[in-house]
Amino acid sequence: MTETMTRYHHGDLRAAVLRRAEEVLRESGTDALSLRGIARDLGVSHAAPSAHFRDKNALFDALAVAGFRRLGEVMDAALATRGSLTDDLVTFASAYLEFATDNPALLSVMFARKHSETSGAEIAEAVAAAFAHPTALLTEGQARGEVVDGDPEVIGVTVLAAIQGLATFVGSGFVTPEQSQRMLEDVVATLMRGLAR
Amino acid sequence: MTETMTRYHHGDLRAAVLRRAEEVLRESGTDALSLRGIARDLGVSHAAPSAHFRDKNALFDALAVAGFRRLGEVMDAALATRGSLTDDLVTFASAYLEFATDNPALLSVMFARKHSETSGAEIAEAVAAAFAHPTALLTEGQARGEVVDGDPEVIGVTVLAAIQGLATFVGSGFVTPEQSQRMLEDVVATLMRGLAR
DNA sequence: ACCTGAACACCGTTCAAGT
DNA sequence: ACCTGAACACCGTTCAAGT
Repeated sequence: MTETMTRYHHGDLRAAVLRRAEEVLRESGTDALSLRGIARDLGVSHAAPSAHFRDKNALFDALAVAGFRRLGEVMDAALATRGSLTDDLVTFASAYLEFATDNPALLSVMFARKHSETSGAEIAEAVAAAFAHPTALLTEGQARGEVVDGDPEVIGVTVLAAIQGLATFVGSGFVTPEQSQRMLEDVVATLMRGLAR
Repeated sequence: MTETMTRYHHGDLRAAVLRRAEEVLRESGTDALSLRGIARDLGVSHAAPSAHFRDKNALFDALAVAGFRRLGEVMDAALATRGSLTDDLVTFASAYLEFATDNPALLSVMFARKHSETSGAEIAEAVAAAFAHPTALLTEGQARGEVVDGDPEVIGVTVLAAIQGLATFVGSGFVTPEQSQRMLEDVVATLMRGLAR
């Protein structure tokens, strides 16, 4: 009976489901993600994942949290070395867009509007952590007198929104990945300089 | 046999499917949208819609085109009367965010990354039309000497990206609709003035 | 051309039962 | 606590057949 060997006692099924779900998301997109398919891939019964994720939305919530944590790590790594403010903003934007290009399905799961009450707080925390580093750029810029005064949260949301919007345009195909590097520099330049003459 | 009366010959099933799909999207979200459910609601067989939409993605593509056309109409109506450039940008942003708040599921369908080759061109056209009016604000601002020189497309993408990003934040619940009016004004102010001191 | 009805291969979710 | 296996009510898609 070699069949039953690996069936029971998977070790950490929850982590295995999450890992496999991220793979499917990256390789085949959201539509291809099914609990039954993941269970099949992992060699457990189709109902096994429900012991760890109440329903499919709970899995999506967990993927969102994991996504923001990974995004935070990417940000920290990208902004480990600093240059001028403009350079740092371009670095931030590049890292964000690269993440968005590499994980388009995950990004849309992260920003899906259906997170449950319970996981909402956990996600909010992960979001704050992911954006802490880029937001700090502006606070430090203000301290050096390079950035206009004002609530850094207010200024930060503009920068984050512009980059997130650009990521959406790239993700939806209205902007090609080839154009994106150019556009990202233009967007940062426009943000720095302002619209008013 | 009163049952068979309205079954055949629906008139314009394609338009009816689109209309009902938009309703379901607004009332119950993307997950609740099924071809079979729509067919049921319209009193036709479950396979009838396939005569008008090759598959579910084709329906999503058609919804995206319809969505951008409606967004364009909203833009035109909102920007029919003009004020200062800042006021006009706030008006544009408000109209966009209101559309996003009223149709969150539709907006994510519009920016979903899976439009087919064939409908891609049609969607791109609808996107261009939807954003023509707001982009014109900047061109006219340049003509009046109120906006910095440079390719209006480049400046436009920054503005559009910032508003789209804010719409994503509102849609995902990271920003509440109550905060959004305040934030939108802050974002426009930051865009106008720039980050550099 | 437009639609029906049956068929196929999937889903998510629930739940008694096993270890 | 963790997992299985059967069951239920759905899906999307295809396809011969009808009008």
